[in-house]
Amino acid sequence: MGLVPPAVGQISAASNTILGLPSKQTVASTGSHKRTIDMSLPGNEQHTNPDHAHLLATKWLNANKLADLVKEEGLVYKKGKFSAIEEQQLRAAIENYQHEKELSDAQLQEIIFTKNDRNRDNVFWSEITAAVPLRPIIAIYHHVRRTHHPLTKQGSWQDHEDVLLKQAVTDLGQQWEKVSARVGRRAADCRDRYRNHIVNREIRVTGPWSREEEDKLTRIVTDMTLKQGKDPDNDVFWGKVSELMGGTRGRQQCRIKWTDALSKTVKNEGQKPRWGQQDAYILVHKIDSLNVRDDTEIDWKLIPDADWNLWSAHTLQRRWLTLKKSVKGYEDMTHQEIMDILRIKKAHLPTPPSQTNKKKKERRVVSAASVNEPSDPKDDEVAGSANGAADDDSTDSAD
DNA sequence: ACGCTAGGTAAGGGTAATTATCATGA
DNA sequence: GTCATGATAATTACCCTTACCTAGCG
Repeated sequence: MGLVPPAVGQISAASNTILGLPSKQTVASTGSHKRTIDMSLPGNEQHTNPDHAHLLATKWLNANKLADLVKEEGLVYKKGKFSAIEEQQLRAAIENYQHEKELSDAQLQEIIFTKNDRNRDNVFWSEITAAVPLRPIIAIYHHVRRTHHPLTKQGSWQDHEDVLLKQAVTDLGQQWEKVSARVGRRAADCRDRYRNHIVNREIRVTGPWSREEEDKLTRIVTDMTLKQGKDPDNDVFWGKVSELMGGTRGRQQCRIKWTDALSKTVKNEGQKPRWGQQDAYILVHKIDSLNVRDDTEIDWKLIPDADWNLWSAHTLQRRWLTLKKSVKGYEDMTHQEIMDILRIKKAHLPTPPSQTNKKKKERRVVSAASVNEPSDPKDDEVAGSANGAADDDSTDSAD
């Protein structure tokens, strides 16, 4: 029991298309017109239309209006996680404001958290937004309100907090601000804890997935996406998926299980792909060609491509982290310094080991999905089609 | 009197950090 | 055998955007 055929390695050829990489990052993803801005140029922010910069920093544009402006006026704005550079810009702007107006910490908190006061100092939000290029004021607003909240980042939830939360929701319903006041955690954190851990707690399953569960999840996701012409990497509603799983697995569990494991297996025609040196080589060169100043500026959605498509954006991002950590002293190095080392470290495609016929040790089965996977005669077709030309020998050599 | 917008709150959708366990090769 | 290093899997706190609503201003 528990034996699987040698894993099929990542064998898509390192063709020119793989290394002919986008040197641009998508900035606005709203609407059908994707605008890009060349991130390789230092100070690229200056390319922005000054009128647009003013608009972003002063008008509280909602999603629809932003989409309209992108479409009609070619507005460029930035979405997604704040990079380390943006955090720095924001921190500096807030400090500067506080210093200029000679505000105490308490007064600053007051400005950030006062409600419904039309006489408030609106200059604050505009000014700090202006310091972070391409971000709309509302994004800055939400970000700062979260990061400066006195109840932010309290770590793991204790049992008594869960009890308190459950009771609060029973009494008050999903009015998170009121619940927050009772529990002593931010409203959003209460909501998260509730939906991710309190709901269906009695029937929630943890630990390794059974084969049946994996099959069920695969069926649900493919029904929801592929069978309707949608993208299983992007168009999945995980709350709904969790519901369809009968609530036994939460939305986060389902999502991670799919993106990190099952989706690759589906793409690889039922075979579990294995990360290899060649993949590391491709990844390093892809990231290198982005010419970003810092890895927090990488738009991971742009890294996967059609010729190298087994790995999800999320997986690649985590792969990158592993690669980065393999560089000694990476904590004290700049992105460029790390890249310089990795470029050399991964300068060449791995050469096949001398004993190509050496049988690899069978992998011990961790996931139940791997059990009962007979050595499939269709393997030959697989090698010849989806993954380019590779035979068993080169498969082995990928490691 | 009313349309409009700032902005508060909840919902929807997503990722990062960490831990545990296993695989592999020197 | 054993040690170092990396791969895989799972968990959960934390994050970002959008939807919806309403007070209050012009």
